[in-house]
Amino acid sequence: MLKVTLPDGSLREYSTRVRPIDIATEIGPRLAKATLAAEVDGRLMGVGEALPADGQVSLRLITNKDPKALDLLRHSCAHVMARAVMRLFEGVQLAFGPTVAGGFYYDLQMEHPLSEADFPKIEAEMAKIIRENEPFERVEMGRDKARQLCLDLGQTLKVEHIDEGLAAEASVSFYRQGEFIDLCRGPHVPSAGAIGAFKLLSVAGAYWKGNASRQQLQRLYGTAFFSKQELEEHLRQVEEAKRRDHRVLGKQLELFLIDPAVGSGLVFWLPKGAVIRHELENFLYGELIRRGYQPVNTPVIGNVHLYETSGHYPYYKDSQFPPIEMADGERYLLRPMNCPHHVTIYKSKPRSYRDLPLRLAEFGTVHRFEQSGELNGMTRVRGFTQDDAHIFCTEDQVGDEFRGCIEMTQFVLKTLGLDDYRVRLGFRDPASDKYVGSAENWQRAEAALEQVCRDMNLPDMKIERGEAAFYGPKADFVVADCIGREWQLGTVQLDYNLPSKQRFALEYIGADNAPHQPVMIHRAPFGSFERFVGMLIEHFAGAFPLWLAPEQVRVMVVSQKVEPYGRDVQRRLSEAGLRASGDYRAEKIGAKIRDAQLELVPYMFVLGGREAEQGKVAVRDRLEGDLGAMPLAEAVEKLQNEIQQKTVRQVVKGSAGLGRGSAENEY
RNA sequence: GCCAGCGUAGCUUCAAUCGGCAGAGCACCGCAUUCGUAAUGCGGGGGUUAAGGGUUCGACUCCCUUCGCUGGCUCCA
Repeated sequence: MLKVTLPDGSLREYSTRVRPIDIATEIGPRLAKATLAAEVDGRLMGVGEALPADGQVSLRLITNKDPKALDLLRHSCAHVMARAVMRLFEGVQLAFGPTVAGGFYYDLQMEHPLSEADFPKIEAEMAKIIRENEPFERVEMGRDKARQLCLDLGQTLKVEHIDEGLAAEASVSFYRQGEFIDLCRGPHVPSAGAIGAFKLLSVAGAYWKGNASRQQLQRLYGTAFFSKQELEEHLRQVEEAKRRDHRVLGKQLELFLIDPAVGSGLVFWLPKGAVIRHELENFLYGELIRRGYQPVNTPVIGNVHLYETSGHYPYYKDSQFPPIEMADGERYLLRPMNCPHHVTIYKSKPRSYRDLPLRLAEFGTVHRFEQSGELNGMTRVRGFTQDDAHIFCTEDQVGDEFRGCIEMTQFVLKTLGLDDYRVRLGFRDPASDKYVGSAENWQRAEAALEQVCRDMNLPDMKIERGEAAFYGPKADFVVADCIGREWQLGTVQLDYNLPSKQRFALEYIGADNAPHQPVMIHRAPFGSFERFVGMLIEHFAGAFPLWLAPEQVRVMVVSQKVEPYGRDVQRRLSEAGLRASGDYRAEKIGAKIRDAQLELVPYMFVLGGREAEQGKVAVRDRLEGDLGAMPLAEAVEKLQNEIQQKTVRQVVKGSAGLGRGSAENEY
């Protein structure tokens, strides 16, 4: 006897073996038709799999309205895609084909190099498979038999997966659809016809099992939806994300420049971009002072010995610019991190417990030789400036200091209208030997970090093993922008190792008049100005809030007769501390307005004979249009208010399906 | 670094049929126009088609090498 509880609380009893589809049919034929899968005690299964013979289960039927249904559909579409590729090309080896945030992929090993030119015929074959609407049949078998089957099919990658990844499983499952059979945990939609709309997106290389020393496979990306409208909406959102690309906007709006003649990944901040950076720097600087940090400035290169002591040189040798070798044999390294320099300041005199916490802050420029394939606009570069600081404190102070870092981060993000973020805790992988420091130090640091995060009740916190820095555990901030894309910005890291005897041997004299070892906290909550501004460009789509806007107001004259008045107004705006420009070209006012709108200037002051006579300005708001004429002083006050409040006026909300919510499927 | 794709004027707006005269729009410069809330008209300058080599009577176009960029993978102190 099996007792089944449904989500509405009703209870059904069965004395014979039933499948979810039988229960759906019993409830109604429409439901049976719409049911794609079932969730039984929280575990997904296909509609045709038998439920237990007795006991009690809770059952939820999954229709296309269910958020989990889309992943199911996409995974099934991945099978359809693999099947189509196998029909079209010889010798295709299947690897893995999971769903991801915006769709799915399948990793394939095959002779023919796939390119977008192949997409139309693959898509046509997929459409044919979907029209045929064959069912996905689940077949379970013992691992030996499964291994033999994969061997017979020539699927050696699957054989390896059965031997290694699935070594603990007594039996495994396959899904068959016509001539196509694939090792797969499932479940799938009942038949291919459920796939309403799909599209192949791109092809890329991907290493087998994510290991760069193993062979490279071809990864074919696609996406699928229940309806064509949903697919089109998704593609529209992807377009929207592209429209905001900071690399394109950065060039159009003259914010920054990267010139191959100088070097890949080296950023030039153009005048307009530099304004944004300086405003942010000033804002952060003020916050740092308010929170008891002391600004310092330190050299951007240093003797290699320093980084050997810290461990950075040996650990990251390959991703640093090689040392500069001097005639006398001395070697200098372009600094890849600021911490050894701040440690040097700490060590420059004896420290008392009364001096702690010591918080040293520097907008520190560092250089790292990132791999060429990693470089990307401003978000991945070879020279960048971190909003760095190092806190030296006693063990008792760790909690408060760490909390202070997070509070400042929260405050700054909120000011910019970025209130959607999550925290990732990167802990050590105990099996790896890439870390420095004793196991006790690590345990202490991890426990302290986790405790503070739990106390602060941080959103969506997740512990990830193996993601720590080599000297300590870290908390990463992952911020979602207004269209839902996630950006990994800065980190806060706890460090019991650099201060240790084996490294820099830091100490302070305690109340007991004995030396003690301080704890270091590394924090760069916004990562770098390059990455942060890159993210902001995309977040605001180039339309910055007034306090950050490179050009805050543009004076434009209706005819050149009022140019003298215009120049006077512009001068008075500059004197009032506003970033003002003027458009005195012999163009019609409509053209000047259009240009200013396209250049995303927040305010336009339109001046004609009337304004000149009355000493007024006609204020045009980029977002709301003509606000009418008002005395200059009133207009200036309005803008100054908005600047002082750091108002974020433009609120765009959406999701490009590019951020969170990636499925954790290992099909 | 690896896989795949791409590289034409300042422009991530792009054209050039089979290998047959490198051409538009925007921007820029000049002249005219002096205009009231998203494009005034006319004219002009601007190119070693990423660089180098090869095939060919002839190369933007085909082949090779290098550089750069894009999408991924790996990495990310």
